[in-house]
Amino acid sequence: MPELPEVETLKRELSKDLTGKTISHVRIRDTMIVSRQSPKKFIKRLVGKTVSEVSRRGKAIVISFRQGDHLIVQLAMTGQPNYGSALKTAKVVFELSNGQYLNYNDTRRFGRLSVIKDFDDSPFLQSLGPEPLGRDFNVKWLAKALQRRKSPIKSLLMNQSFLAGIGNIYASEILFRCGIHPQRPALSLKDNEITLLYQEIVGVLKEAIKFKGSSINTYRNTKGLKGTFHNRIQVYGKHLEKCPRCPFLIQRIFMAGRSTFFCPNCQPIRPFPAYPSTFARDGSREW
DNA sequence: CGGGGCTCCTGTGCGC
DNA sequence: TGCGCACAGGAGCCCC
Repeated sequence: MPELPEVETLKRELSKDLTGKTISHVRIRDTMIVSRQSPKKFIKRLVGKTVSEVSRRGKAIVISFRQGDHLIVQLAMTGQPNYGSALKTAKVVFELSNGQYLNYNDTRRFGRLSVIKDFDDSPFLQSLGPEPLGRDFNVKWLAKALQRRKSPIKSLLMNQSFLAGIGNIYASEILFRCGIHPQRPALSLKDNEITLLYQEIVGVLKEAIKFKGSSINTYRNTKGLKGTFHNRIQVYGKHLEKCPRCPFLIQRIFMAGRSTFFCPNCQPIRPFPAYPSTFARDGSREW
């Protein structure tokens, strides 16, 4: 369910809620959520620990403790951290020193909580590509990273070991804003398109964070409130609706089993040159 | 190594 | 109303 903007929103809230609090009790109602570790050891490593910092890496929340160790929260599709009173439906409940609770809800049970000593201990964290809103991510890096990549650009944007944090909604939204067809091979992108792609990756994610994420279906913040970026979404889930920029209808196709939304006119599979710079000096087109 | 397909689960919405 | 099917913001594993 949550992608980078939603997880970033949750992280900011959890940082306020949890920093300085000590875990006094842990209750695991569904051991599957902790399946990588034994529930007993999981609890033993957390009780008595004080939260020093809450951070984010890609779509994962990282809760770090003064006494050492980090709690990695992978929300997957329906994971929902909630702060306040204890919830009976929560899969895992953390009681805090101030009498409040951190609940972990997860109807589909795909999410995972794990305690690690160092980031090196987590193959998942190790596998992640750069942060799209971090210093390592820039046009030069992107241009180089797209070289020799034959895979469709949308698949690559969603590949967490390529770039960490973009999921199914934002991949479609970013490519629509760029006018790039989701099935274009990554290596076919021209310099102007790569620059635009960089700008829209950063632009869409920042804007979505500003609006506290998208609550299309089940996403809620730690207080149960919705984000509002879904009001600004242009193509995701809008197949058979009119494109916001032209008279064509938004299409849905499936790529690697995931719904993909785009405008066949604004995002042609054979890109029409968008700018004069794509014309050669003699006036002929590159394509 | 890269990338596609299948799978883990539960809930919801739709057509019949 | 009820049933069956399609589909859902993720990612691990297997396979070529």
